[in-house]
Amino acid sequence: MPELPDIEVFKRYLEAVSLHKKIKNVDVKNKKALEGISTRKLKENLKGKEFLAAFRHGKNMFVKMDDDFLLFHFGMTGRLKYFKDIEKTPEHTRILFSFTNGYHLAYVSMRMLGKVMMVKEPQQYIKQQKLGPDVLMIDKKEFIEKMKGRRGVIKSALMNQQIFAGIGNVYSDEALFQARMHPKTEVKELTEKQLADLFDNIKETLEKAIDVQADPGRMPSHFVIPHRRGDGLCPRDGKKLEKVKVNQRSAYVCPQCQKISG
DNA sequence: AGTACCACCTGACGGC
DNA sequence: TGCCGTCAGGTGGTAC
Repeated sequence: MPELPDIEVFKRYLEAVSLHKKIKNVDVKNKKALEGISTRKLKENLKGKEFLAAFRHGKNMFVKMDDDFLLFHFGMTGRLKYFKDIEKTPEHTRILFSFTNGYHLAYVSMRMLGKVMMVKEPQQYIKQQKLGPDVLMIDKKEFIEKMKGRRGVIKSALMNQQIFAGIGNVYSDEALFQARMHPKTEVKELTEKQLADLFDNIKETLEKAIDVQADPGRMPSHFVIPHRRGDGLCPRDGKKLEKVKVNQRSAYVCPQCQKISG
């Protein structure tokens, strides 16, 4: 379930449980989860080493090794799980890192839409993928600059990882709901003030989500996230949320409080 | 530059 | 019970 907040939680989890632990073995259970490196090479590369540090860029997590980085992409269904008893290996574990302390870290990915790879230089990878800056690393001014002169609808722009990276389907909906903005609003119709307000709501939404460990059920009641799969009602006015298609993805909108401006 | 459509995958759910 | 379509918090390629 990974967008920026989820990846941030994974990153903190990995830091907490598995930094500086010697890797005893790497078990690639599905080689399609690897990109650009063979199972043999990956094992060769990681055995005897340790995870030294982790950082996140958008929805990507980079883990520093000696002289390169392990890159985790979580797709739509990826996650990490640290555990001891090998019998308790989670279902859909695609890659299993085992440490000399007897514990394991599983890269779990049901739908196999994510990838694990090795990269030499994260900044070069980010550039090559044409990823924009991490959305939590930019300020209001930069946000407005990046939006200016853009065609198309706001939800698509928010989800476009090349403008800035990190926001996906659910959190774009949430930020737009908080800003009382319809996802199909044309970017060019938005005033600077509206963009500034949207930016504030994006930050607030993402930071709150990180606070609650990206657990939708723990989001405060004025957020729409717990309602989209819950009662389906707008937490502000109790109106039924509408499901509309934007960018081939489903967006949840309160027809009452999210109007198309312009 | 944006958008539409398809593909990659697996699983859950509802309708017949 | 079984089959089928649809949908799902992501991303990449192609064509317009």
